[in-house]
Amino acid sequence: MTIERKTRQYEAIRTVLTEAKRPLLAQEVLSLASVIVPTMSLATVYRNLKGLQANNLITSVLLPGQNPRYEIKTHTHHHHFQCRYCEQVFEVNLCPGGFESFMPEGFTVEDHELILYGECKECSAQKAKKP
Amino acid sequence: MTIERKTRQYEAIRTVLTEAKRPLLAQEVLSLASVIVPTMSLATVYRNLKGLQANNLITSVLLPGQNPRYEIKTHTHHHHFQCRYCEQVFEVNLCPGGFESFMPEGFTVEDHELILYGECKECSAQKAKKP
DNA sequence: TTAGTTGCAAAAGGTTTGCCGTTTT
DNA sequence: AAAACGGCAAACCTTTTGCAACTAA
Repeated sequence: MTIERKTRQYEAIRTVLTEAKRPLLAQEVLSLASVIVPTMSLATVYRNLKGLQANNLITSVLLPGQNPRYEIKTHTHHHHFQCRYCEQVFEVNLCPGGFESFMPEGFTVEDHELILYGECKECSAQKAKKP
Repeated sequence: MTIERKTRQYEAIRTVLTEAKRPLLAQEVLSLASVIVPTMSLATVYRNLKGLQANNLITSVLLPGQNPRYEIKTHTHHHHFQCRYCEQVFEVNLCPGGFESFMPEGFTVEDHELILYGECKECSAQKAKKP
């Protein structure tokens, strides 16, 4: 399941994920990588996404009820913000922490996921223009 | 899409959700409701879940990368905790809040989702017995 | 009676897999 | 040349839908 060879498809997918400033859907990866390698198929995208994940180069960003997105793995613990209007997902580098105290006796908190929803800067600016 | 008639299937599904102390998967609803109405089909479960949601009687609990669960709608803002071992989901009635300050200028936070993961009381107790 | 609901089976939408020809090493 | 990889189409899994039969009101 790990990737052993650097094919044109692999490089294209890696490049696309590296240059995107945000987590991408498999379909978005296909669209963008197809510009570089026009014969690229969705199956190849999925296989490489899995391989890149096995190689620890990317992580999947899972938002409740939505299809998985993928981003180049970063060192730091972070969360995500999704704009309700353009649906794009952004990184958030702050974390409240201290959730252990939320649970009753006997429960142990080992990890957490926080997702913020709202309006991004761009969509807010656009709305200001045409109200 | 709203529900107009109280069929045996509808009552069974509502009962099952009301008596469950935790959010249920569609499959779990089917299994439990089948005890009451043995001919129940999955399609009926999904249709009633949609109807109950349209009628504002239940809400879906969406955990990243997992199939939707459903719970009777409660008045209060709350979050969820999932046990990594038994995979059951529990309600958490605390919320840190104050996430507005997390985002840069121009972004507005309108809502959020917090999911805790760890070990539940039962699984912890079981492990203690046979270490 | 009759419109809403059910069950079944087929369809949809996203992801995975088998097969075999192609490419990397 | 060998092993890995890519493309295609079929398979999968969960959820949705079309349709004829059923049932609550």
